[in-house]
Amino acid sequence: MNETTSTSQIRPIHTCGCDAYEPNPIEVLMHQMLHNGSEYPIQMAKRTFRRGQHLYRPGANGKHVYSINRGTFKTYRIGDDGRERILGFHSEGMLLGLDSLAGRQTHCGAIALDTTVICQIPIAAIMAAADKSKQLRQRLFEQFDDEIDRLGTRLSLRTLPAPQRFAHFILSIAGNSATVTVPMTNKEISNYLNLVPETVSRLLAKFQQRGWLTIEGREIQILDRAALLTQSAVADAPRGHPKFIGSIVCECSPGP
Amino acid sequence: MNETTSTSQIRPIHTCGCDAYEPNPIEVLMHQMLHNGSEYPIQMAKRTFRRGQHLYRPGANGKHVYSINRGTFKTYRIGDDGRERILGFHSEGMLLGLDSLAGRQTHCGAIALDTTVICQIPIAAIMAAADKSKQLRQRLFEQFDDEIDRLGTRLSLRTLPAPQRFAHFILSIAGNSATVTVPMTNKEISNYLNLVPETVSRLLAKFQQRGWLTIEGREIQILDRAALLTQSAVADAPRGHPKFIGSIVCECSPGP
DNA sequence: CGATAGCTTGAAGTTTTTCAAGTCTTGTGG
DNA sequence: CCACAAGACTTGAAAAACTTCAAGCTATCG
Repeated sequence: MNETTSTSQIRPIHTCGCDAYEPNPIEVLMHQMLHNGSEYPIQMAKRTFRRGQHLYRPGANGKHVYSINRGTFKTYRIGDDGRERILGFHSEGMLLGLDSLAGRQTHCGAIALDTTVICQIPIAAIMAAADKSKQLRQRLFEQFDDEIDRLGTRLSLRTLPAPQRFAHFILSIAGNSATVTVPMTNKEISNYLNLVPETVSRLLAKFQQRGWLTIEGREIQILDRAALLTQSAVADAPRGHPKFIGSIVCECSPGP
Repeated sequence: MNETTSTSQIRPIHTCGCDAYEPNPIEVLMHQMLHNGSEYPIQMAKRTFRRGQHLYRPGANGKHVYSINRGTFKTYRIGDDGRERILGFHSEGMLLGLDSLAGRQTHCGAIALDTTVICQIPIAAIMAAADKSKQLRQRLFEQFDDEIDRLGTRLSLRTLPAPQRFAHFILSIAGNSATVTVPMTNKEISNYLNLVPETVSRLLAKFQQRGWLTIEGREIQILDRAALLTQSAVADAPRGHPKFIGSIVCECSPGP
């Protein structure tokens, strides 16, 4: 293990030298409880990882939840065939390791994609704090809810054709900024989108050809967000009212 | 609304006329708290639904969590194109509506696929009980964990070829029994598996031809579970050690 | 018992993958 | 600091996996 454990104790948020980040609500709450003279010995360490290092492995009995302060992680599982399946990418402000909260083995692992900084919160401390704080319990449920929503969204997107999925992906990692540094390889992107690296390469070329974006190394510059948005949504016309399948029809709209 | 609200008050588990079912831990816990003289006015109603009826709709502000006592539901979202995307099938012993627990709108809806009975637990009561019971909190986290695990599994399965996904599906709905009644239509199955109904039909025909199963109406009889299991797993040989992508390699095994 | 939706099956068409062969990058050791 | 090796990326051609289209059959529900 050659990751860095930089600090180990109470410290105000935003003390790290890096840019301000949107801190995760749970991290904030834990910090607050710390300062409000909680009797629990909360040890929130900040740790740094470099590309390729594991934050945790599948099957681990996680003792911490991690709030990402900087950088990007991927979470993955190992399929029956022994190959990695990427479940998601996670960056600043997101929580990792929530699935250890119930005290069971994690089903997935997490690996840093670039240089990352996390705030490590002991599960014991969270649970102890949750015994006291209704607000914390509420936040935890919200975090779980968010996670389930993310997975559900990804599942419901799986059916779109490749160009749509890819355009959607570009926009999602770009957020509102015009340029993004993409920390994942084509292989990782393709795994995530259920494609093959060649297809990702071709799509990137196509989008560039059409003047929707430009690529320089790992930097993508969005030139035509509207076009990408259109591409990401286009399927076929939502003709008529919501379609329910299996003879189960939305009863919202009686015929004219 | 022509669903039936049959009973409305405290009653022991397993009172319904139907077969015994594996009750969900949360339901059991809530029942226990009821009998232990909880001061909360818990109103756990049992309700019956018929095929096509909504348990709840996407965007609803759910006020209950539902424990399925009998029958099967599908959960779904409406995609950007207005079409239904099935997220999962849920039967006896599973909890529905967990995503309302954080007090936000649900992203998905739930529809009965056959005649179903649910036990309806008010969220307010759950939250009040959770304030008191550490055990209940633990169980809730476990339920969330289960849900995340299910979704993650589904995501990591998405990459398999059609016959594999389908064989896996058959086995998963059959459980240990040799015969299953499949409450969903081919259209629903195909939506769930990200296929087209024709493909499902063809695969069913193929499996039957090979003597792996027989079909009579909505009944499937498993004849060769081993063959299905093989079919569900076959991809290509897990040659070598776990493969990590993007130059990120498992450092578990140093060379010989 | 007629109609509506579901199911089946064949043939053609598309999308995406596979295979192959280069080129480009990046990290490492000399 | 350069050279080399390993992996990443690109691009074309061929193939495979599914889907689409079409048409007939079958169940189910009023």
